[in-house]
Parts: sequence; C-alpha cells; structure tokens
Amino acid sequence: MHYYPLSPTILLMTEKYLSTDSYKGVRDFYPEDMAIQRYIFSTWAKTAERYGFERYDASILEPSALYKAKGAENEEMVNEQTYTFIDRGDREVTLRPEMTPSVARMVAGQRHELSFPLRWYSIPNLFRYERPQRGRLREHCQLNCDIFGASHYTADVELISLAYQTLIDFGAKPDMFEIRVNSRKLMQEQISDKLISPDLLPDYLRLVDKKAKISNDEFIKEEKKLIKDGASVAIVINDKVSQVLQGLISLGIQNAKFDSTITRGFNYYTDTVFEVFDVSGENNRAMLGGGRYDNLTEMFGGEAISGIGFGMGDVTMRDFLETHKLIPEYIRSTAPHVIVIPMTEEENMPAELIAQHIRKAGITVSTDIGIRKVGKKIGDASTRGARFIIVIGENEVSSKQLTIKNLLSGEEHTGELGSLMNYLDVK
RNA sequence: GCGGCUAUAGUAUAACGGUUAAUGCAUCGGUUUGUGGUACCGAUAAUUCGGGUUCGAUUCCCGGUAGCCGCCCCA
Repeated sequence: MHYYPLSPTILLMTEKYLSTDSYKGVRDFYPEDMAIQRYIFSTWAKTAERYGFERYDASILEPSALYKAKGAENEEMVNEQTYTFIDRGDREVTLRPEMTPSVARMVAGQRHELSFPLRWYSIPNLFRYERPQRGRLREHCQLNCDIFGASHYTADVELISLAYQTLIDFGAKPDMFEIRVNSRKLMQEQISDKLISPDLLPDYLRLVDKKAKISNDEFIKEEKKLIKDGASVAIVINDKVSQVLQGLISLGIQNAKFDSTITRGFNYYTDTVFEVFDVSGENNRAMLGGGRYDNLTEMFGGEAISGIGFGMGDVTMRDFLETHKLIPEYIRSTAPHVIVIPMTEEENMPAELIAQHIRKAGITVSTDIGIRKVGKKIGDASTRGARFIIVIGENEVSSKQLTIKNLLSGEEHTGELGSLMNYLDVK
C-alpha cells in the first residue's frame, strides 16, 4: 500500500493553495530550531537570574506615542520602520520595536511601589519594518537587562559584567569577543562648539559611528567638511569611563576597552554606551549594545529615574554560536527518552497504556502509532536519538512480559513493566 | 526606502532555445510477513508567479514576489 504526504490530486492543484512560506522577514521554528532557541533563552535567563535580575514582560502592543515622544527624529523612525496601525477604537498602535520604552513605562508607573535599585530582565520579541538581511529580520528576540535607580558607576560595571558573563556561559572564550566602551557625556564635553557647530554634531557622531566601515582617508575627508578650520578632534578617555574599565578588570574582565567610535544610534542614551563585537570577522554587526539613559522616565512625569541597560538579539547570538561552534550537539535532539512501538494497530492502545504508565514516572515517552514496519520504526527511533524502545505485539499483550531495548548499547531487559522502570532511568 | 546578484523536487546541486529535466541526501515501499543505524532494488517528488519574443521558453526580455549582498537605518 502506498501512502502519500499529500494525495497526487492535491499536488496537481498546488497553485490554487496558499503558500507554505512564512511572512517576509520572520522565521518558523521547526523543532530543531526551537530547541536551539530554547537553549539560548534558558541560558540567558539563568545568567541574568544569577545576577539577581527579576523577569518581567509586557504586551507586544504599545500606543505609538510611546515611541514618538522621544523627539521628531524618532517620529520618522516610528512612521517608516515600525508596524503601526489604527485599531477599531481609533487608537494608534505599534508593535514594539524595542523594550526600553516599555520597561521605562512600567517602572515609572510603579515608581512609588518599587524599591530601588531594580534589576529587571525580559526576553521580548520585537518587530521592525525593514528590509531583511543576515542578522536583521522583521521579528527577533532580545535579552533585555536593565538596572534602575543606581547612578553609581558600579551599576555600569555590573551590567557590562552580566553581558560578558552571558557569552561566557555559552562557552565563549574572552578572546572571541571584545567589549567597546564609550560615553556620550565624554563626547559632549570634548567636542565643544568651537570645533563643530551644534547642528552638525549629529552628522559628526554618525560619521564617527561609520569609521570602522570606511577608509581612513575617506574619514578624514568627511571629517574636514564638518569641523571648523584649523581645529582637530582628539577624543580621550575620561575618569568615568576609566573607572568602569578598571572596575571590569578588577572583576577579571580583560577584553573591554575604550573606543570613541561607539556612539549608539539612539538619542536617549546620556552617558556610558557600549557594544560587544565578535572578533572572528564573520559577523561584523554588534551582537549586543546598551548604555545609560538618565532621563527616559521623565516623559511620564515625576522625577527622573536613572537607568542603564543592554539588549542582545537572538539572531546575532545564534550566528555567533554557530560561527564559533558553541551549540552542543545534544541540544538539537528533540526525541523522547523512550518510544513504545506497537507491531500493528491492534497494539496501539496497549502501547499507549504503557507509555502513560512511564510518563507518570516523569520520563519523556511517545508511541509510534504509524503503520510502518517494526524495523523502520526502530530505525527511526534510533536516528532521532531516542534512548530506549519497547516493542509491543500480541505476545507482550497476552503475557504482560515486555522487553526494553537500549538503543545505544543494544542491551535488552525482559519482565513486567513495573520491574523494568529502573532501567529506563539512565540518562 | 535605494542599488546589485539570484530563484530547478522536502533539501543540496546538474543540464538544455526542441525527445522522458539528471544526481546525492531525505521520505515511502521491498530484499528481511516481530527488532535499528550498513548494503542493494524500486517509488513519490521540481523549472517562483504574471506577461512578452519565438514554430517552440525551464533557458532570452520585462514586471511581480522571495532570498542574498551593499547603502540608508539600526531599537
């Protein structure tokens, strides 16, 4: 007998059916991808919690005003690079493109209830309406960690140390990545009006941000257009950044350095900014970035609460892990520990009963109630990475004597189910 | 949003302005009617969509869509 995944009649008519592709720029997570995704999320969560961070979440829907409030420049961003729509109640709604405004909103809303400093983390999915490329999709997830109500530089040190530890906990070695630290405040102090007129400063910072991507000659050429005659810009490290770097070194973190080209694209950062880069050269996009924002809660009224945070994306994270071969093989296996194999459909229910019994012991188990031959079922269980099989036929049903087989060792044990449970408990 | 490149079974590749569009892996069946990974045999399955040139287009041209790369932007 032949079985087709789809009947031939249906295949001939495929063009009449919907596409099986996912929406542009978003991903489907088939079980193996999902396993990797869960591994990344659980490692993130474990590290953040080890630093005493508490998990929170919010809806993906936010009023558009939340993102527009930060200035006209951002309004353009909201209009062109977000999923924004009008709901049935005539409210303008945006799918959150980042988490920081949401968490600032939550913190500001409960500021009199919360005891500071707060350490909060979340793993939100975020949306942006942009042309997809490697490392940049329309939906991605981020580990977001923030400390609120601690303006001392120790908070900067701790947060960057958490970012560092997150990578270490995936098995990364310090020489695989580099932490680059700068300060917005330092830039403002050192680039005075005498060098660059205030209206050209944003252009200058953008140029600085691009420095690594363009040639030195090109940089100098562009720089000359912006700075005033006879002036030269020389950015040097200040005390605050030195303290942060010293703090990191005293915690054993050696791969952080001052880099005046780190500016971050967003204008709510006020002081320390930092990014983490893969040094392999395969992924030239920052894999993590963050900074201090001292005034973000001001837009909700009341006194400002200082915050510092970072976000790291799952897409760049996975690219990094794959580049450095840091995803353990066992993570990819999604097979249950035990598979119960009925010989024929007659034994389907007996197999299900046995599976149910084993489940009660907390062991993962499934049944192969397909119509393939036993040999194929066993082969499949083995390829998928299951550890044990139990074949159920007429004999087993009538005698109540079962045989479990360890697929790794080939070892078999026969007896009543109750007496076999110990054997199944092997990791 | 702008520019360049690409699009063939589930997947990875091959080929051609004209006979049946080839191969590996995967899937399903068999050799083996109750015990796996190997081997052998067989089967299922594709030219992204729309238009044009042509006797004939999967191939050439135009457009849509999607992917990749660069720019813009980067939350």
